[in-house]
Amino acid sequence: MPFTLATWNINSVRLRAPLVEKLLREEGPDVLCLQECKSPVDKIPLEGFQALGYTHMVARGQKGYNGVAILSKLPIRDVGDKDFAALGHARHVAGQLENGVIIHNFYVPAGGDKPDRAVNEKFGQKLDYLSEMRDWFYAGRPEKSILVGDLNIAPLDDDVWDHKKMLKVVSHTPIEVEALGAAQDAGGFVDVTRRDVPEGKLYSWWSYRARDWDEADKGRRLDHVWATPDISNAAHSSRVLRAARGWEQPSDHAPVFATFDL
DNA sequence: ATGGTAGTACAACTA
Repeated sequence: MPFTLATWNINSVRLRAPLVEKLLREEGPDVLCLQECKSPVDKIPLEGFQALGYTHMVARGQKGYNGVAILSKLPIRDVGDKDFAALGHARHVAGQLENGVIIHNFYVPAGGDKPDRAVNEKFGQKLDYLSEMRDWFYAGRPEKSILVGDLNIAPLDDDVWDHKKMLKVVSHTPIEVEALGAAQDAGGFVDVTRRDVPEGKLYSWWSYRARDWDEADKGRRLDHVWATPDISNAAHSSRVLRAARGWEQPSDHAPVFATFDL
């Protein structure tokens, strides 16, 4: 049975509950993975989601920062979380559907401004987080698994508006791209979005600070959908819902979709 | 080299 999945950094699930409901109503993914919920789990506004048929949720939260949630029309079982790099942050949770597919929902640390761990502790934490992801997936050898989320790295030249200008900007430095690639390879994950959309610029995030985000279009592809090779061929119809970046009081991220025929 | 915007929560941190 095919199911459609979306991932969206919502930047406060409480403030933007109406936008989540708009997405669920208009696009109707079977599963929606959210990041930066910025809410304790018990304060996520579930009523409106449930009324639209999303009666299942697997989530981790904390007050004010981070937070990840998987909303689902399909039954989903909580299969745990891992505190990579021991930050004590709610940045990962995993759920398993009844067809056996495991969904990992990640919010990788942004990493601060300076791409140098000697002067910027946050950058070091980001690299540590990625290397622990690599080690964990290497040890765990995931199967029938989908990994989504705000990975806070745009790995390919066409994942940023200007590759050369971005080489020293956190999210596109070679050391981050390498660390993300190592984590991806350790789990054997296929970048489903780029398998489906191999050519051309593709972004999922545009800064709030641009005067006109749409006109300037200085975006980055920070949000990803990966799958293990045993199910990656079942994926199709990947897309970014760019229009959501233009909704009223938007998140700075747009949702990324993929459909799996499983 | 700097500052531009946004959310949480009410000062200052994070992105």
